[in-house]
Amino acid sequence: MNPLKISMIEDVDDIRNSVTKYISFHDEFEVQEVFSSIEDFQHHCALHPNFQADIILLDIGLPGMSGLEGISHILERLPDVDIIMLTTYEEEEVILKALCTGACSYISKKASLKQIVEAMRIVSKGGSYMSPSIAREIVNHLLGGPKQEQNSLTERQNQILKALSDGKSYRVISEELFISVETVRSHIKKLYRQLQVNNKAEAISLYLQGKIK
Amino acid sequence: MNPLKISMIEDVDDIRNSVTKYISFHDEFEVQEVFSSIEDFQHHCALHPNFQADIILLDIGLPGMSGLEGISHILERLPDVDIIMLTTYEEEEVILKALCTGACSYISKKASLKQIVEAMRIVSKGGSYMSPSIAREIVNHLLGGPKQEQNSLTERQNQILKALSDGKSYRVISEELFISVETVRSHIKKLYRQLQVNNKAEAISLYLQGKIK
DNA sequence: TGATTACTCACCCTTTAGGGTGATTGCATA
DNA sequence: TATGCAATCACCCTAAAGGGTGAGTAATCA
Repeated sequence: MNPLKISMIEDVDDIRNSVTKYISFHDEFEVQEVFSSIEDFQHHCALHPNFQADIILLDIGLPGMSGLEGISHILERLPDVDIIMLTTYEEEEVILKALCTGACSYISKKASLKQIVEAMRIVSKGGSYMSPSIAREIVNHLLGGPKQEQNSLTERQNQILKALSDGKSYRVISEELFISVETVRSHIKKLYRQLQVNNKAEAISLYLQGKIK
Repeated sequence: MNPLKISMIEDVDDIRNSVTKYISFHDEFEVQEVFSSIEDFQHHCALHPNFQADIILLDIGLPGMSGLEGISHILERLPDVDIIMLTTYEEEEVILKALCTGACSYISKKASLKQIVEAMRIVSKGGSYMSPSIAREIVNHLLGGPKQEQNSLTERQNQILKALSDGKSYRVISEELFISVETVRSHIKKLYRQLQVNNKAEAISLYLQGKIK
């Protein structure tokens, strides 16, 4: 099997050197090009249309365009490349932005060289490497964030709100719950007041964004 | 430091025995109680109001109430417990459901005992253990999922759908866009057909779940 | 050039939604 | 025991939503 082609975009010399040197000890990888900025990378791509890479190690704090902004530009040129973000920040917002934009792994620079190589192995097999603390940030995000206080509704109100989200009419809901349409309306009026909204659309938005219960 | 209190909810004897035995070799952990179902766990909690646990290993495929459903019940009793899901499935939907409901890690039963212990260590330090393949699933989810073909709407239709999601009426939308209410209606009728829905609620659900664009 | 499509608007109609007020029952709890 | 509250239902009203049909303009594309 051919060695995987690795490129790196990182402006700090020390990190560049130590990482590339360490990677070069592994036969399964081959460090190809090292760039000091996204612009540098773009310039190289313009000059070498056939340039390919399997994995790109991308620093998030670059001079000029940031690594975060760079992700989409890289994927434009190399749609199939796996991007591993290297970063000193572990802030939820930045991490999620990177992952949503197309990076597939996210490693702290505090990680050992061994961990970086481990991440490359995982990524090349179609996985995603995430350090535990970063994984936890993501779980927190999936939970909708720990801070926002949740509006809480009664069982019945929740039942009805769920049905509304499914696009059911008051009449249908009343039939499903074996109660009168008027009762359904009554519940809905109350829950609108509690959620401080005035119509279905807003209530559904809150519900689907997990801001309720 | 006191050993961490571990409980397990798992119906298969073999797995129960091998996991608890392996954990017992580690002084930092102390296997407390082992349950064979959520109902079993609830029953125990009812009898022992002071029951505590730091980490719960939870099988997803349980008789009676599933592990997935069980998460919220467990968190009701033990709001601060860390839940590690044990599973044979690696389907995106199930995984995300579990993580969104409050599980903080998700391990395949194919994982080694060593990995399970490693996960417990990470979780106890406030991290989240995720196997690479599961981490990738989550990244895919954050990306909006690669497989689901996106319903694509025109600029105008998107604009209007966004406004609908915000709870704006046809009249308000027409004023904001400087067009007639009839035109707004016309766009909405078309986009309902394209999305194969019949009302606002369903359209908004699709929109907010990112199944559009 | 002729077809397609997005965007615009109009008029017909019925159903649904939403706000207000008020009443009854039953349960829980102060 | 009284007070509160969830849940049930009723009647008043207006506004909004939704379905059908048809039609004109401008841009794009084969």
